[in-house]
Amino acid sequence: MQPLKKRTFREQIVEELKNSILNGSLPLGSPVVEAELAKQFGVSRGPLREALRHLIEEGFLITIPYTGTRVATLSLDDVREVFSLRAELEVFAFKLIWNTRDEDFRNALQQLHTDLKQSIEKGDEDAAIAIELSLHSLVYERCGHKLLLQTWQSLKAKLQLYWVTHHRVHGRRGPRIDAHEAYVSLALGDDFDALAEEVRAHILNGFARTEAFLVAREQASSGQQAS
Amino acid sequence: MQPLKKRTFREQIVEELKNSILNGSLPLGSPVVEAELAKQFGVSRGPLREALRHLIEEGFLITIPYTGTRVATLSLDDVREVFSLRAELEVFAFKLIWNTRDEDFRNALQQLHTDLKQSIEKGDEDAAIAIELSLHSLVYERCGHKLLLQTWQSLKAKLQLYWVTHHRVHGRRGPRIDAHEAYVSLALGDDFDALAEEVRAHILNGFARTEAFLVAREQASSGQQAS
DNA sequence: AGATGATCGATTGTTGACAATCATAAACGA
DNA sequence: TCGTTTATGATTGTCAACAATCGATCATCT
Repeated sequence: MQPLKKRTFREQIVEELKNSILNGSLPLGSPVVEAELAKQFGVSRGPLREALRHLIEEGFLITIPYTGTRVATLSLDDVREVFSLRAELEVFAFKLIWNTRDEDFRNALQQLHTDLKQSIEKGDEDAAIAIELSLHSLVYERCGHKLLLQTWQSLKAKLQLYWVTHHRVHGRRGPRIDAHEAYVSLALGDDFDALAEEVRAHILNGFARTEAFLVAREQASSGQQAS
Repeated sequence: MQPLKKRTFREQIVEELKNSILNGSLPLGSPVVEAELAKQFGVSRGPLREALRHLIEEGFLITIPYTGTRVATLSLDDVREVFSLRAELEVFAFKLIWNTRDEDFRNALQQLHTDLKQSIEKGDEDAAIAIELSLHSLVYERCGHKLLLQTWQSLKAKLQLYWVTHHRVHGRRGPRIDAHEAYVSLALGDDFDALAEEVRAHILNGFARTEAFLVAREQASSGQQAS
């Protein structure tokens, strides 16, 4: 049987706004005014404010009292922090699950890897990024540590914000087709230290590629702006 | 100069309620009704609801739509998760700061250690617990990783809830006077691996002592209840 | 008696209006 | 012309009343 849960306005608004930010229809840094949104959703400002508060505490919005609210923007340093913390958490998740990896876990991991490669081959970047997130989420979901999973989900939201910021906007591409070969095979193997090394390398490399890309971009554009 | 920030009702209420929960004047699991609290604070339900939402998302309160809100309670498994995740984060914080530990950091650490031992000698349990938290917070504050600090602060709140739950209520005592000797001396030394080992042992031992204490209690009381 | 349906009080969810504050820019004086 | 002061519009903060929902109690029927 289903839980049959009622959904309050606030919850629906939170979900809608999160989607709008993540798919780009609410551009990063753009102002968000309560009265305007309330009218669009057809509700009063009360529930809408509570939804905004939720997103503010989750880091999606920033607000200045009596002045205004905007969609958050992530600096390169912010993104660096997300990646570095994520590397530690993911190694910890594998440490937790290491001795209880069952067939179900292995199959799910390989299935996601297959799906990921198919999406990349088809050229569907958005699907590839979504599946890559699912693949990395698997270990958090299966490791049996609720608090760790919750922490990861908070980080994941920031990661998605990062993709909207730097990939979609600046034209960066999704993952390479062979990017997860070592990750998956080591995650299925028996050498934990090797996996830990690979997880850290994989995640920090993902950031390094972006950083190099962005720094190069910035130098090019600053050269133009100097004229 | 100070930031001179205005404080909105919501922020003040959040702080007040958090204190009330942490110092025990709002017992764990006790009901919290909006209208009642609003009257006590002399504000309307609007700002009060937003404050409650804040505490709900932070894990201090749990709510059921249209039904009621209560102060949260932590299960032993919840506490175990807090401690285990904390161990990983604290090792990571030391890894970050390891090569940039300066005199200021070392002095602050030793000062807090001295204060901690004095409080324990004086028998001031509450002060000792507060200082112990400050001591462990130091590395997060100095490691230069804002997101890690933020994550730690969220965990710290749950730790404080844990102390209210299991120490104050069940009569457990604060830290031993020599509990941090190895921790501090290794944090000032040059052997990172030894420190990492000690941090994990120190934190997990803190939980193990509590777990043994509680399990023993439970067995005793269940023996009585069975009559 | 047991199960089923209606009633009632309590609590949260929602609303629209009002107040406080801020940023901008226009008006003013030296 | 420059700096200061004073309006003004926009936006968030706050309020009190109303609606929706839930849990328990009581009545009713078989």
